[in-house]
Amino acid sequence: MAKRVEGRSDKLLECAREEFLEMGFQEASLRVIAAKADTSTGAIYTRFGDKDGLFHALVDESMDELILWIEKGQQEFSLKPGEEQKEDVFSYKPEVWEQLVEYIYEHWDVFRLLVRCADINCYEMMLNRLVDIEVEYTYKFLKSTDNDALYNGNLTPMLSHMLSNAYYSGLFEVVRHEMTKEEAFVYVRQLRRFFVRGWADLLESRPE
Amino acid sequence: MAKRVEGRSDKLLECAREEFLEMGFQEASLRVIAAKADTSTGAIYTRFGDKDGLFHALVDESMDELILWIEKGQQEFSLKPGEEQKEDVFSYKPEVWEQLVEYIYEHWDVFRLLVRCADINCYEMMLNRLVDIEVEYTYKFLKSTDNDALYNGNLTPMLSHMLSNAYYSGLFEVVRHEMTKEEAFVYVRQLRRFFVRGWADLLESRPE
Amino acid sequence: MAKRVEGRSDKLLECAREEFLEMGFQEASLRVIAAKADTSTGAIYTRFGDKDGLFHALVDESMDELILWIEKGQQEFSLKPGEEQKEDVFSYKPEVWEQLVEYIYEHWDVFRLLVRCADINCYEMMLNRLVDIEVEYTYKFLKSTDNDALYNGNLTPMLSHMLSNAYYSGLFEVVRHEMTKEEAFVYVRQLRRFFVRGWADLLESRPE
Amino acid sequence: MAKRVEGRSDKLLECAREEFLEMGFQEASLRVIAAKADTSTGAIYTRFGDKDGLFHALVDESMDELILWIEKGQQEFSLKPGEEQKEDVFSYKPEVWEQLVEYIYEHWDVFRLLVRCADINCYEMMLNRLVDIEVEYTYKFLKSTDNDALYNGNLTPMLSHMLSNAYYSGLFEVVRHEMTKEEAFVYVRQLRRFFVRGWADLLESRPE
DNA sequence: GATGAATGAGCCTTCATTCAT
DNA sequence: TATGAATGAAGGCTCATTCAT
Repeated sequence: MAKRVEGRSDKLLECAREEFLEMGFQEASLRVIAAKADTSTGAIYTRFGDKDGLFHALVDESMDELILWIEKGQQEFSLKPGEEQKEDVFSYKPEVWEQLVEYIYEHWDVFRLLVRCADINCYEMMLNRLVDIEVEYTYKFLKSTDNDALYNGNLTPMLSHMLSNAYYSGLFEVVRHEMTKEEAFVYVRQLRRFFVRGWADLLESRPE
Repeated sequence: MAKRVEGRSDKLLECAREEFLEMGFQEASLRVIAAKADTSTGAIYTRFGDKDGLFHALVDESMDELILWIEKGQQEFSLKPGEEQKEDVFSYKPEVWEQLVEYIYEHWDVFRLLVRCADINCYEMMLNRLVDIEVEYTYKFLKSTDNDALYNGNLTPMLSHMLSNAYYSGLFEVVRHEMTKEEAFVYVRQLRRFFVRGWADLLESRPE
Repeated sequence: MAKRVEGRSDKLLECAREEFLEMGFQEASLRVIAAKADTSTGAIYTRFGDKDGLFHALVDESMDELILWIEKGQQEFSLKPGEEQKEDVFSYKPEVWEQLVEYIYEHWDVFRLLVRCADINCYEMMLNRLVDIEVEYTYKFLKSTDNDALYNGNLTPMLSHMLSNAYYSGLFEVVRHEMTKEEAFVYVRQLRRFFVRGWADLLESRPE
Repeated sequence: MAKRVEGRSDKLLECAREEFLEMGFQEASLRVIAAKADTSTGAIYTRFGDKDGLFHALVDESMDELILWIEKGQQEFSLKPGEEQKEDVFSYKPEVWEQLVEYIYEHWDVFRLLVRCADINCYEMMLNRLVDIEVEYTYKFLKSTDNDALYNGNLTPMLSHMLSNAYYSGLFEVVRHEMTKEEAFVYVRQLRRFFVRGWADLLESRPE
């Protein structure tokens, strides 16, 4: 529904972003947004359909791009030989994590909107998209590496889901706590290490 | 652990609980609550101050009790000799975790309110109380066991905070996903194992 | 839902009446009504539930009274011997018609509201209440007087309904055209005569 | 009678008809109409002026044609000798009534629009056009037949107007109740008989 | 302490209509 | 002539909170 006005920055979107960031989705007022943007509430409806549409116009593009990028990365990773996959995962190669953090800071407002200011359903939907991909490729990884964690009970789908969720939730703490980029890099390196070791242990140990 | 469920005797609180559970904090209507309880909106204000006060009346007692119980446990734990502490932590003794899960299911409505139906600030406040205690006693544990993770950079306050947060967030998935108690026990055992190993690795390894 | 404030005239109802009379139900604005009455739109909802409730508060009491009066009259009439009924009907006794007209002029605003300013469903509902009674007692009259019009096909339920409808519609022309009371009396006498003769012919003739 | 149904060739009119029929005049939305017709709201304004204009475009042609047909019939009738007029009227010749009903069913949508979906003023305007003709030719009929009902008080202009109104209102019950054509013929025959006898009595009797 | 009517700002949304393109 | 985004007023209605009773 959103009609991107290509080059010029759209005042209405700008003001909506500000209002949503300041007030959160529910408390944000379309009247205030329209007034700030020197336009009418009606214009919001012509351009974005409704309040939800306006919010998504601020957020969807970046999220879709992120999802695509993640899927592409996972896709490529999953085509490597199993041994190489293992090595990559457990050697703490920081590239992917760091690129993700970079992406977040390049789209800071978008992530602030999603993490702190979105309708709860909207946030959870986006989180679930990420988690689903993560879970899907976790399974592919297990298969590629002949890991039987799913069969010996070390890993259940629920735990798999929960750990992926915890991973992204942990990552988004960066946004929730408004860390500086420097803080974020330190924090995420630690977070990664914690998770990698947790996973390593989970996948390599005998069942309890 | 006492099992007194606060407000059980009070129709107004009962109806408020129902409405908050069904509608969430923001969408819940004081008029509807008062009507359901055969009383007036004014009564809510004389007795609970405002909407927030009403919500807290449903939730605070159980949370305070939980906090107290957790603090007492941590207190007692911290008085043990360092060696014993280490052993307890890393031997996966399930008692505390399981008692926590029991507590959640005994106060199911309270946790549903907090995790799914609260104003976001209220949830985060409660989470922070738990996290702060966890962090505080983590530091005491490090001291008791002469661990230098804080000084060698393996653990930063931020990571410490984040991991405690992830622990409780992970725990509350049980509520968020409305698991059965049986599902919860399986899930939490896996979660515990993941975290314990993560911590062990973090605290015992050399810095990266 | 309407809470009659017994003795004193209610400013809100007064202003609502004015607005509905001037603008009609659909075009009337609750905001304007509240403003005229020096009160808030919310007050309308506390007292009358919604726009419909406000309208009905202006109209229902008088209509219920009228319905009761009509039913009582029909009831009494139906208990007379058949011969007497026939004579009454066909002798043009004007009392009932005239009392009805008097009633309309005593509740002029109510009828103006219903006939000219009501939501169409509301008007039709009221009309149907009147028509249903009329039809019901028409059938009783036929039975009392051993008239077989319903069986010989001179009168169908549809025609019966339509004629009763036409009768009341004709009567309400008095309101629609804002006749003076004097005009109304002349007009209604003629109308009555037309209908009485039509009915007489219908009921007494052979089927076509 | 020509059977051209105006606007049939035009998608915009087609969609407008649908929307007006479904929603009624007031509730119909020009935006919806334009969207359904794959055109713009602006197009409605360039072609039909405004919402009213659009409605009239659906309705006027058929109504004008009907009016013309009625006037022509009345005109021809009024040129007959008085005696013949009398005979025609009171012998229940069904031709005219039946042709009218046929016309209604040939232009069903137009009449549904006017009777059930029009702005009230629009319906009344159309009704008044019919009534005025009827009244005008009633007077001519009285003159042609040397009837003194207007002078002896049996018939006033108001009653004349009202009876014509009741006639058409009664006729349009056919549309209001969405009768089948078969039902309509039965009903209208009865209606006609009722009115003819009423008129006969009115015009031939002594004043009361 | 309880009541519940009143408050009045605020909500999202829809509308017929206009006008620059 | 057609477009369709913009207008801007208005819509009914709900809300947490207050306060005279």
